[in-house]
Amino acid sequence: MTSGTDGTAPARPTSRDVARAAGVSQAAVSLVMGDKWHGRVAAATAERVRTAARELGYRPNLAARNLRLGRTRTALLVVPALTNEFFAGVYTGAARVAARHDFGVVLYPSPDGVGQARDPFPSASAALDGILASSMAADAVTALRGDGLPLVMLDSDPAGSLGAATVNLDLADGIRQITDHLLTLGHRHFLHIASAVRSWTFDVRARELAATAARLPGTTVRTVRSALTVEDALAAAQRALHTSGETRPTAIVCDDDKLATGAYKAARRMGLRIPEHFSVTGFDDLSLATAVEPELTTVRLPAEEFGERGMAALLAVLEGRTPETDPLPVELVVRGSTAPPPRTTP
Amino acid sequence: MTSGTDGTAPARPTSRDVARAAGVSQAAVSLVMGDKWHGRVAAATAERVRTAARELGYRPNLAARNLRLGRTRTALLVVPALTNEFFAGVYTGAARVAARHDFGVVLYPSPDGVGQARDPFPSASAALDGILASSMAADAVTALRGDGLPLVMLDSDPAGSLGAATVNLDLADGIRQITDHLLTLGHRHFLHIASAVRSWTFDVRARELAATAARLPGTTVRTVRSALTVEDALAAAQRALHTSGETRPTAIVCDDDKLATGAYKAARRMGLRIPEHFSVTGFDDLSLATAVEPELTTVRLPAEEFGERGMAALLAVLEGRTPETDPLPVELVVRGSTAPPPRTTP
DNA sequence: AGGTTCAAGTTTTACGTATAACGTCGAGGG
DNA sequence: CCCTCGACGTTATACGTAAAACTTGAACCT
Repeated sequence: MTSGTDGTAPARPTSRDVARAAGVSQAAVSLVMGDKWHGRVAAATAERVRTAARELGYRPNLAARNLRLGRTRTALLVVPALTNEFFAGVYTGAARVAARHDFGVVLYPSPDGVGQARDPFPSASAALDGILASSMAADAVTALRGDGLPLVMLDSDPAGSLGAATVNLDLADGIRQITDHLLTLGHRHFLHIASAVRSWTFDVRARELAATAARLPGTTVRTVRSALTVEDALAAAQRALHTSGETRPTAIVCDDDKLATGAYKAARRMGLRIPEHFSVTGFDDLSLATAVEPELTTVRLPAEEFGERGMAALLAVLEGRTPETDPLPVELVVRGSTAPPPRTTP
Repeated sequence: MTSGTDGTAPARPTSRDVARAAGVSQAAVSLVMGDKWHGRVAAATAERVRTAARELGYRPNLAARNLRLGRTRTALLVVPALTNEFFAGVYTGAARVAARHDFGVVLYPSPDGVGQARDPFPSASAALDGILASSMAADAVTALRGDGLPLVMLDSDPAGSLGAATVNLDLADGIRQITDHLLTLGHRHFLHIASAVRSWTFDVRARELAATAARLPGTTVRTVRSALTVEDALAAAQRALHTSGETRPTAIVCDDDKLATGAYKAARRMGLRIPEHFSVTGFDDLSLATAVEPELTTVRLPAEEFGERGMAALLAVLEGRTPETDPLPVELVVRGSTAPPPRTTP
């Protein structure tokens, strides 16, 4: 009705248009729409305003509100790569909590992969209230802090995050559970297929594997590094398994499920069977883990809950509260890829 | 240096602060920062402004700019579920093109799954210039149009998108390639594990499978519907395969790779081997496809390129240009899960 | 009657930017 | 010598909202 036949675009209505339609001032509209009208505007008037707003299809202009309030209710989530199910889960959880508080989440998938983000963040294209950064290297954190925005780190070295709040999974416990499981089955010689990229999240795994295994005398851990692709893991595993001798590994501990898939393929090419000849373990519990045969023994990371906790922590920081930061428990999921080691041929 | 020891927050500098520092007016700063100063400001002055901006760490206030310009350089991407690698790829491609044009992308992962999005979009928390919507039901499209925002549909019925530009993959050709491949191998009786959710993207598959198979007399297609989970696909496949008789299927055509994984498991439980007893095909070419044994014959969807094309189309619409809309070619990837059918026991 | 209080609004201002419209000064032309 | 014109800026304004400060009129108290 308003912008009749003048040919121009139907021009989004503003609070002033609503005010005109309801016969009140713009301020009254703002009060009503913001639910701050109790005791300031008569109930009947408020209703008139709401009706007018509905009829005009009024939607507040976010840019104007953001400018006025000096905040945007938008957080940036920095993740290494969204095509990794784990991070997709983190996003999902974070976005869920954010939505509950009327926050939006914009993503920054660091093109350089895990732990490598450092180039300019797209704060350019989004005004932000805070940053949630996942699995990042310490120097990248410093760059982030430069923005002066509230920052919460996910899955990062608490010591290296320079005072930023940190929310973590209990990865160390996960590796401990895996290693204990394998030790209990009787394994003593481990091959660790580790990520070639160094970062806290992977260093923790290596450290804890070594420490846990060392609790029993006579154990050995051989480490080989691989890029986080199936092909590279395959090659790395093949190389490592071709050696033999007294300490030939019987269990392959992989830094994530994708690497474990590479180990499966390597074993198959060498004519070896899992778990009869080798036990294999993963980390993350992606959908891969139940797709392969035998299904993979792995550690389930509660990705969505992790994202939820991270966003909750960021919101807490934004409100001046102290975030909860004790690590989230993880769970060993025993499937068909682990079994007692073969008896050594005498 | 600016806000010395007054105890208050270090307050982000504005263009006015820069102006003061450089001894010019705020307007001059705006001209210089916007690269519109040629012929209006002396080169030396411009340099002085830039230096001042750098020293103060000036970053333009996006909210103010958005308000002034009436646009936000932000697009909304609606996807069914981000934990699906395909959509993660679409996002990645879309975000890449967007970034190239200084656009941001905010996500709306529809909680209801493929084709079901319809609840209020979080335009609430983000001011948007346009919407890119993927794999949505027609009624949801109508709801979207209600916002009055420029809209580009991905992977949707061109007829049902009510005039919105549509960018598609050539899914029909993909199914044609699969079916031809199986027919050539000698298969005549198909089991189609179809998505229980009805939407254009899946209906196309069913239609084209039927049409292609029908070109040869004596072919049969049995269809069973399943939710898009491995477990459900497993159950559906088991049910369907227990029947036998003259037209017992020898090839299982699945609507996506995840369903195919279910078929693998069903076969394994029934003591049947792939591809000796059954050929199985998927759709999407997710990482699952090469993780399973045997590796899966499937159709590769260029997810990232699809996202790129979609965002490019949206940008074209925003600039008043006509977007490119011919379907993106897809490619059959033949792996170990397909082989000639077993000879019928006489 | 005079004062106080309260409901129910309104008027005004500020947020930071981009840009249209306006000045000013010196050089060059007629 | 006046006038125009280009170079180099500046001043003023608008975008739409939220909220502080102000106004008005009636009810109530003493």
